[in-house]
Amino acid sequence: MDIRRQVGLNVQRIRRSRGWSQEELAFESGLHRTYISGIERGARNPTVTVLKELADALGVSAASLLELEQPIQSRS
Amino acid sequence: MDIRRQVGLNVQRIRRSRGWSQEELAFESGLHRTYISGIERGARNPTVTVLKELADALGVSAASLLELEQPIQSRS
DNA sequence: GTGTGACTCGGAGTCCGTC
DNA sequence: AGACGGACTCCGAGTCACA
Repeated sequence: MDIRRQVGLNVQRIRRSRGWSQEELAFESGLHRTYISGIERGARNPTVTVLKELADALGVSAASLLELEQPIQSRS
Repeated sequence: MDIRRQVGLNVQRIRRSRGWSQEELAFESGLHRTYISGIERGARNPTVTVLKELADALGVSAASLLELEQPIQSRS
């Protein structure tokens, strides 16, 4: 699993659990809407400071955005 | 606490627990010696892919490099 | 509401060195 | 062994128009 993809999945999952659109997360984090889109798709390679800004906006720790919490991986 | 400083402290702590020099970690991770130095000092702003490379070399999860865990090693 | 290509520009990342 | 600086290349940060 590419780490960028993992970050994207985590951001998207937590954002949706907040009931936010990408535009709302962009506003809360101070980042650009299309940049959020790129991160969620795993197309961008964010720095740790960007990770922190996203984590703060989402109300989670920066570390949690890197965690691989898909416990069920019966197949590749 | 600046997130870059936090990453630096974590990398340095885990590297030393392995008994490695910065040059050894640089070799193991495939990154440059001076870049490792900059990261440990909190002067650099690494990307998530770099974080993953460091984590793999150190044998820990990428998330653990972002965590704010000072386990209070009371100098056994 | 989101995906995508393309753009500028500053910083990520490397390599040389000195202390 | 490690901090730190200068100079370099190239990619990430940040943005836009458009689909």
